[in-house]
This record gives sequence, C-alpha cells and structure tokens, in this order.
Amino acid sequence: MSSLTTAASLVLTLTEAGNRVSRRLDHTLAIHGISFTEFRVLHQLAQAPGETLRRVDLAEAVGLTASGVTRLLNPMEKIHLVEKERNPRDARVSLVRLSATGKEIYGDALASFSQRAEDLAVGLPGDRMVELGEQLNRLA
Amino acid sequence: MSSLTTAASLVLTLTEAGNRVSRRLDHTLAIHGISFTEFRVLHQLAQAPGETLRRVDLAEAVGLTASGVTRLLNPMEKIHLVEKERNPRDARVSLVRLSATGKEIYGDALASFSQRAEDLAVGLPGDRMVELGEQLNRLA
DNA sequence: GTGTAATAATTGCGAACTCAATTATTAAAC
DNA sequence: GTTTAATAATTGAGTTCGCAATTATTACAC
Repeated sequence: MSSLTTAASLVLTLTEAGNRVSRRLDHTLAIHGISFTEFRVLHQLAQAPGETLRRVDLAEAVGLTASGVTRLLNPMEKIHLVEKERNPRDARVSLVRLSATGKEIYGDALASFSQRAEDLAVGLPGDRMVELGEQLNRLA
Repeated sequence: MSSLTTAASLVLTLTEAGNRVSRRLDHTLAIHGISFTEFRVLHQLAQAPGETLRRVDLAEAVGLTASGVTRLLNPMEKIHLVEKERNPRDARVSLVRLSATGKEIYGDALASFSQRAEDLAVGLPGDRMVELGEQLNRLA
C-alpha cells in the first residue's frame, strides 16, 4: 500500500504526532493564559543559570528562529512574564530573564502541563519513554 | 536539573524534534515548489482509494483543521496539483482528487523526501525505527 | 587603527494556520 | 412533513511564525 521506506514513514509519523500533541497542549495551557510555545520559553528560562538567557540561545533551545523569539517575547514583556536586560560586556546581546510573575505562572502551568503529558503518554511504559526520548534526540 | 516527569520530558522532546524536522523538510521540498504540508496532502491523496478524499478526512490525516485544509487547497487547485469534485450523493461534501500534474510532482518530491528522511534517521537501526513509529502513534 | 567580516537583534512583508461564526445540506425526531 | 440537530465546508479576523534585509556592535587581519 505505502511505497515508503521505514525512515520516511517514521518522519511522517513524528511530525504528525508533534502537531497533534502541540495543539492539545495549547488548549490545556490556555487556562493559564499562555501558549505552549510561551510555556517552553518559561521552562527554558527556569532551567537556565540565573534564569537568564541570550535570545539566540533561547531560540535554539525552543526550536524557533531569532526573529520568532523577538516577536514572541514582546507581548511576554508587556505582561511582565519576562524582563529584558542588557549585557555590559557586549552591547549587541540582549538578555531575557524570568520575572517573579513569570516564575509563578510557570509553576502553575507546569502542573497542568505535567498532568496532561501523563495522560497523553498513558499506554507507554516508563522505561520505553526514556528510550523513546533518546531516540528522538538522535533524529535531525 | 530538570524537575520534569518522564512523560513531560518526552512530550517536550517530541514537539521540538517535530518542529526541527518539519523545518528541514520544508527546505528540502522547496526545490519542487511545495511545502512539507503540501507534500503530506499529496501523499495522503496518492494513498487514498481513487486518489480522492473528503476534506474533513484529509484534515484528520494531515493533522490540520478543516479550515486549514480549505486555505491550503485553494492555491494547490490554482496550480492544478489537485482537482475539486462534488459528491453526487451528498452536496455538502466536496472531494479532492490528485491530478496528473500533482501525481508527477508527488513522485519527484517523494524521491527528495525519502532521501532526506534517510539522512535524518541515520544512526537509528531499522528495527528501532519501526518500534519508534508504533510508539509515537500511541501518543495522543 | 582602518576596513572587512562575523554576530545579535529587530523589522517589513508575507505565508500558514487557528478559532468562531456562517452557509448549505442532510438526517432524525415526532 | 416540519422542526431540530448534526455534518461539511467556507469565510472573517487575528496570531504566529519564517525569510530576507537592516541596524548596531564587536572581532579580526594586516
């Protein structure tokens, strides 16, 4: 029926699953007033040393372009989820830091997110999940 | 370091890998003048009986909303990749069929796509790929 | 030190979507 | 046989990006 190689088939499955899951999480996080992409930004900042990152590094971490990050952060600054900060050593870079408000929202959203993720992953044994994650990282 | 459950971590990895891979394939397919999403549409039609599908079913298959499908198909009809057809039994549904041109473009694009997919999946043993695909389908 | 290249961020423009509401048609209830 | 509900597709309005070009700043070569 399908004239696809195994790799081709896998890539299609991956992107479809990714889209599906993203949309579901967007809906889940809407309760907290943030999108799934915004959640990922908050998460990366929360993990970063000093809760601060350069825009390029943030872009790489969440899988966006630098342009996309600029546009995404603008509204997030306005509602004070993150704060802009300049780097005294290099005037080209502008750092982004998680604010107190952002930290709070992140904590709340994380609970919803984790719960939903568990639901989505039901049916996969825990050890499989770890292996699955490792293999996904090896893709691309 | 990361205060995430295994499932939460997996979901993040999945969506990031999905975004990354989608963007790469978009670039690869640009040579043929189509986006990755358009390729997926052509692929689903090529596999369908009579190379024809209803719009809702196509939406489900490629992971878009019905609205998204309408907007996506408009330009594809204009350049004659697909053809619109009405269902004599039910005037609500409008069927989409792969055209001869569409079939040709699909064949060319499929070669590029498969090649790129192989490159992306290098480092994963073939039997792992099959298992990985099955597990991804169980998500969501 | 001056000119050239590299790096960081932003902006103009457009493309690709989503959601909510709308239109058209068919099915179901009674 | 009418209402009422369900289904299929489209449209209006808005969001979220990407790419290419631009601006600003730093590093490098010589």
